[in-house]
Amino acid sequence: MPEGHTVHRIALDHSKVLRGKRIAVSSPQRRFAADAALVDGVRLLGIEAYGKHLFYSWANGLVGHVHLGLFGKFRVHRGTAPIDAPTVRMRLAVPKATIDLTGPTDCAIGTAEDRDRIVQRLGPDPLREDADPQRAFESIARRVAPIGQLLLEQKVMSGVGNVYRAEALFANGMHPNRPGRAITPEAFAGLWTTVVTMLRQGVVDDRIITLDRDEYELPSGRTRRGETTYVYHRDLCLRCGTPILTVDLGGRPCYYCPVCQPD
DNA sequence: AAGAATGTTATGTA
DNA sequence: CTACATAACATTCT
Repeated sequence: MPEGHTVHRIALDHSKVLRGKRIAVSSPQRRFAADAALVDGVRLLGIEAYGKHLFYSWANGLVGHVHLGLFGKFRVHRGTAPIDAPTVRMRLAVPKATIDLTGPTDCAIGTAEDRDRIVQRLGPDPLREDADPQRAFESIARRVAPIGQLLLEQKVMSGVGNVYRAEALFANGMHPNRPGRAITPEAFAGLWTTVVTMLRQGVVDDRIITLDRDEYELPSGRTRRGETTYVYHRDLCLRCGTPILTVDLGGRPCYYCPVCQPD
């Protein structure tokens, strides 16, 4: 274990807070969950997500903060953990299972104030009951920046990500380059509803599938990237067959169909 | 085996 | 203070 990489022992159910990030299961069993847990002898009170930030509240008042970033991953091991785990940043363990966290952008122990500071700088999270969509609309409506860029900005709204931004814009027939200030309240309402629906579906599926299930059968067996979306990472639009284009927005490619999403 | 990738923030410039 | 671009960081897979 490298210096400074403290290992914490806790247990939890992550399935509701990972937003399309899948837990890699190292054994045939699908998922691990636990009701109660200990953190170095301290009870885990709960896990909460704001956007893609995960917070672990412990009975000693401290709050763990994890952000998976691009590479962060939880691996579930049934039974005892592998001994050799030099890159593990957090270990979640109970007698029958171990979940190891590797590669996160953030993994730290802090206070409730540290958590509040992070939450304060985030826009409304479409997955949360307490989200106020009006806040997001107001920050969009006074910007000229393209909506495709704004959807990735955490202070506009939090937790959307590159797949859902492309798929939500597609579902609303909205070109990613449309300026924020050109988004009407009605158009925003549709977009917000789509994002909420898609993210909730992701929680149910524990992966990202944006296909309308009345229209498309779920892909069976192993699916590759670009098989569970309409435009994201596709060569051709699933709906109309037009070649998919990308535009760089927020430093990342935004996939869109020029026919289904006219200017 | 270089390069891409389901993310975000800090920092510099205008 | 706002807006925008770029760099930085994490790791695995093809």
